[in-house]
Amino acid sequence: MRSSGGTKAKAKAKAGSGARWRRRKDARPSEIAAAALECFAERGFAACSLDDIAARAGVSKGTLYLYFRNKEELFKAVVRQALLPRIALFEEKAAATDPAPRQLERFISAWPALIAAPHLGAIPKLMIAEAGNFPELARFYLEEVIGRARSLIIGIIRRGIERGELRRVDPEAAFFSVVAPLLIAVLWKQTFERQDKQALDVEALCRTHLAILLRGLAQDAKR
Amino acid sequence: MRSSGGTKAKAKAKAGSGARWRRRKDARPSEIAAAALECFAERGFAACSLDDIAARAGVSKGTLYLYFRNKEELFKAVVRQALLPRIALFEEKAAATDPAPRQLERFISAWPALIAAPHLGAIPKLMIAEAGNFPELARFYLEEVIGRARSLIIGIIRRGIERGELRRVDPEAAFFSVVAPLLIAVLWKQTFERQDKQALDVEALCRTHLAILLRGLAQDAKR
Amino acid sequence: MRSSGGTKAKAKAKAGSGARWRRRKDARPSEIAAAALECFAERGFAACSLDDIAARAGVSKGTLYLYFRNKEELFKAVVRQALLPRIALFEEKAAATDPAPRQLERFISAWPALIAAPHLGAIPKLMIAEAGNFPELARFYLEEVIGRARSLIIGIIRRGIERGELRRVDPEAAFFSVVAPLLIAVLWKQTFERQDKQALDVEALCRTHLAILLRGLAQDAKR
Amino acid sequence: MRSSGGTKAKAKAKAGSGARWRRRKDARPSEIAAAALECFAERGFAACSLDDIAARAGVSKGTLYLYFRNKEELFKAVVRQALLPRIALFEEKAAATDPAPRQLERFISAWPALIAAPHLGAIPKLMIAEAGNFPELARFYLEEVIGRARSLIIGIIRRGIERGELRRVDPEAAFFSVVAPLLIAVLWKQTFERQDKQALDVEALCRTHLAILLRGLAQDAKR
DNA sequence: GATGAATGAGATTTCATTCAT
DNA sequence: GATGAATGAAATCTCATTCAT
Repeated sequence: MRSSGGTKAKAKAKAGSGARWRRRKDARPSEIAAAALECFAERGFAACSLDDIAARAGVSKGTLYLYFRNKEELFKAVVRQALLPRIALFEEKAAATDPAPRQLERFISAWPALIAAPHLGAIPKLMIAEAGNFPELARFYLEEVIGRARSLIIGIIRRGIERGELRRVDPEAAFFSVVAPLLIAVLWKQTFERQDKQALDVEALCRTHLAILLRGLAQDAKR
Repeated sequence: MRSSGGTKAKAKAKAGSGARWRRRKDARPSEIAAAALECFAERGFAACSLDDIAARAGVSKGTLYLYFRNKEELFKAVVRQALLPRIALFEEKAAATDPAPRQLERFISAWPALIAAPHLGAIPKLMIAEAGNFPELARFYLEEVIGRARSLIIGIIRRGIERGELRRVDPEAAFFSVVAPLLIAVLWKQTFERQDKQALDVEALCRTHLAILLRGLAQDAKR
Repeated sequence: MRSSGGTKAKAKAKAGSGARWRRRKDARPSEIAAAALECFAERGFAACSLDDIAARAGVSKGTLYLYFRNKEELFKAVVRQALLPRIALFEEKAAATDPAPRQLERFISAWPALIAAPHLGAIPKLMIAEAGNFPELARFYLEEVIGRARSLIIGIIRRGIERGELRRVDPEAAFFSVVAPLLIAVLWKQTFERQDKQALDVEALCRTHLAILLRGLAQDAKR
Repeated sequence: MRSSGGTKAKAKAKAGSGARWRRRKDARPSEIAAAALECFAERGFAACSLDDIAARAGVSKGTLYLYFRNKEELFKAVVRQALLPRIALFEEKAAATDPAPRQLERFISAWPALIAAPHLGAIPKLMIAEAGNFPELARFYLEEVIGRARSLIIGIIRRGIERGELRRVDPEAAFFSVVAPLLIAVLWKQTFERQDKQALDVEALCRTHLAILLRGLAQDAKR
């Protein structure tokens, strides 16, 4: 978030000499952010000290402040950075012209792989824990992440109903039926697997979820 | 700002009859627990100071230590006390001999009323946020709450399949399909309604969830 | 500044038992303020650490925060408290009906005793050093201290001129001629005596100042 | 915010002729000193960070250390450099053979112009604020600046008395009567004008001061 | 010579916990 | 039992100083 434009320009200019150091410098913010996300995910915002984060990132405490104004800004930056690259992905798939059931299947089947990305899985948990303390961030998440997912899913359902592919349900409410098991899967992994190794079979969960969902939404066989 | 109002009220109570004071005294632990739960739910364990809790409970900070060994014990006690009375309720309904769809319907329809209870709704959120920091508590929750709910639901599904009331699905995985939308509803209320007043229509959600679920689990129509 | 009203009421109520402790508590803020003023006077606001102040006041660092919200508030409170009791004194002498030269004499002669008071002498130095960093405090000092002194002195001079006791001068500008040597005396003591023991004979300074001033302001001998 | 403007300007200079750069390089220390003096004057020694100074001087923080061993040395150098050129001026006027009143008049009349020099005005304020933390510097100031001024003024007064131009007063004490209003004028400008725009009419102040002083010191009209 | 990223010591501030009353 | 003043350990944050480039 800080000084990115200027330094890049200079890096190009100097090119040869200080390349390694420069690359290091450019990498610092994301190294720190990664360490911080890990730490926040494990212990929560408040319980995670800057000492921990600094140590995990392999820098001194003071260095954190070169890149983030304070702990809260670090947290917000970390969450935003974890989300931003993914937000775009949502949209591009939205316009698909496949039948609704096929689209839902694609969406749900992709989940196990998506969840495996370590950075992303922690976000919902952090949002649930800290929404009250970071209202601004909560609003961002609500609009940019949940809002988009919601539009996407509701669009699929609504078009499915119009085309007669799905039976008539309240699309708003059905959104929760579609995503809830997926979210619970992420939360479960972050909450209970961390310590007790209560492994959850996400594949099976998604398979069963999809089966029940598609049947549940299916148009009554020719009647 | 420093809890003046509360203490004055107490001073008055003290002056009154011994009986009222006695009742008050016996109530102290649960009053404190209630205040603590409220506070923890709003801000999380670490961000919630004992000053806040004491002020909210209308007692002095020192008094907290008469009833709870330290902040962690207070947290654990608070969570346990919120859960214990509910745990028994689960079991008694488990033996029901109703058909599986009817049992699921009863379970899901009861949800809106259940999560209106202010104390209970905060627990899942707190568990998600703090499981990592309170492994012992997480284990308790996993076994005594989730475990029981799981046995109950899985039992219903399994018997439903055996009796031919439900079609054949993986009961373990179906458990998530049953409870996920319900949990997400609680979490949503705790996470986003607090500030943005993004009111969620839990009734509609449950109705739609039930409709989809029962269809999704239904045995193929007479074949 | 904090919680004074409530505690006093209670102190009366409890009266007997906790007298010593209570007296201690009531005394704390001024003990701390005294230590802080000493420390600030010696080293300046920024160079004086809360560790120093706490040690000098014989309390722990945390205790400072029971009575003052932060270091800046402590500073402001310390300056204000050192000034407030003195401000009233100014006014009462203002209405005097003595001849102007006599009034000036009384004012200037009182100075050596006034600046012997250790608490008061440090204030002008601190104001000069920190006015830029504490604009609000500077305004308070300007209005409540300098402003009053100014009105007083200008009033004396103006009336003196009207009555023909003093010759005609610009009262605004003459104010500085009256007070400047007195202020410089205080500043000198705070600035150079502290270390080099360059003792300044304030009595002689005031005597000479008065002699020159009264002659300088005297009406031309009957002409 | 981070001194981008300054560095760009320099980059351009670097590209130009060697001569200009050279001149720039030689000027560095005094540019830095000027920036530092400004900054110290505004906020005081401790409250003024090297970041501020570097930014104001248009150099990087590291560069400061090429010219000054550390912050304290920078401060001392800055004060000394502001004073040194002026010290010589004092002496040369000391030997004047004018009558004492005329010499005092010249001295005091020169003050408004002297004060206007921005660099010089800050020194007394800084000395008052920091004498306790820089005893060595205080001694230097006491001897080289105040001491010289004192010798000068006392010499004038003493010779004035001897020649019968002034009446008999304690020259040591009279020194304060001469300089105090002038010093207070500087201090006032540095302390209160900075923010509240409480403009002080230094000309009027000096005029009135001179009038009172000369009358106050004047030999009794032939009696 | 000049830079500015990095450091770590030290500052302020918070808060769970204790204990005299 | 109840209080709340006091503590001190630990947290966040700042900044003078260093040093690889």
